[in-house]
Amino acid sequence: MADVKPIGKALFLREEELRLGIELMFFAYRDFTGEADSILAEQHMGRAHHRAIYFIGRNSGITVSDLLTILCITKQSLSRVLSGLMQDGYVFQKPGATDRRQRLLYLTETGIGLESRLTSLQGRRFAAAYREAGVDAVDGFQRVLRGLLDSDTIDQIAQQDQTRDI
Amino acid sequence: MADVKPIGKALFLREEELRLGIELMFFAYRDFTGEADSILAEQHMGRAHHRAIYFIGRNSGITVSDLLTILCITKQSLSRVLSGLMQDGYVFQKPGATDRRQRLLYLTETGIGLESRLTSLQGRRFAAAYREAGVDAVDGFQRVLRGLLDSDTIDQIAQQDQTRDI
DNA sequence: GTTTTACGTCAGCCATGTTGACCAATATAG
DNA sequence: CTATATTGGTCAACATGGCTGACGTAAAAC
Repeated sequence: MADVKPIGKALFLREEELRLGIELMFFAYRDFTGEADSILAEQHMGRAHHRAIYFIGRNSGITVSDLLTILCITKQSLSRVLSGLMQDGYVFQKPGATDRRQRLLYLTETGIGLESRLTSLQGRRFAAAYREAGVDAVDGFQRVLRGLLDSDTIDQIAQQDQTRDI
Repeated sequence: MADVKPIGKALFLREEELRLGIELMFFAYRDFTGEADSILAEQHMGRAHHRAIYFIGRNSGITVSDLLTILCITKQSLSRVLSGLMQDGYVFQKPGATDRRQRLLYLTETGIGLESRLTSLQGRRFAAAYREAGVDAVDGFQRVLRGLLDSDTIDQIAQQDQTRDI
């Protein structure tokens, strides 16, 4: 922070606290994803495959363009990953009922199996962290993370939740 | 979670809560890093440069091997980034006083400037999130993130803090 | 004096992001 | 019905940032 010098103790703590947040995000994200990465590597997959599998599992029958909106990557990047997943039997597609241009994406049994394995692994890590930290901490954790989001992302998550509730 | 079926309400909420955590981590990390990425792109740098600059700034005079330990990448990957940063005048090195094989890394004025810009940007995002969420939430946030860390990482952070306090 | 340590470097591979251009099928508005 | 917009795929080319393996060099440590 260029404008915050460590003169008063309050200010010093403020900068330290912000840096701690930045660093915790870096380390926690790395460790949190690293565990799944090793399973994925066995299947000759990367994090991009994981993200696709996760969000297809979470939003069964999602269209390609909705998945693109969630992932914020180009359709060329996604296409490469998706064709791999379909070829290897983790994902299949059905044409949309009302709009037949759409290819609705679903996990196969194999895909569901892999998704479960990965999510259960990451879920266990979260469950342990939640247990250690306590219920109130979990609430705070979620509130701060929501505060870090771009407003577009907030809208997107809200919309996604709505879709799932139907 | 393969073993947690949405039969009882408590179990259902548990799985939803874990998935919410997983998703919030993904979205928050993406949005949190994305802002800095655009500044870095202007300077023809990537996230790898950012990480190096951040941790050199944070641990002025750090050795290459200690930086490697923090970043968990190979020396070849780091070397590519570091030589770029030195060539472009963001980082310089001094031989270690006691062990002259070591190359202690420091930010130049330019490097300090860029680090400030980036950290201040990310710090503002955190400050806003902290303000919205409240003091108790911040504590919970940090506790949960710590709980997500690998034990090696915890040791590492502790050691790093100690070094800085000297 | 030999071995270990702390670097550097070259060569090449892979995953995953990017842009730009172009094509096909279908939906929708005029 | 026709024109346009939307959904999605595809090819080519490129950058970044991981990786491995191999090899070199200077200095510390035994």
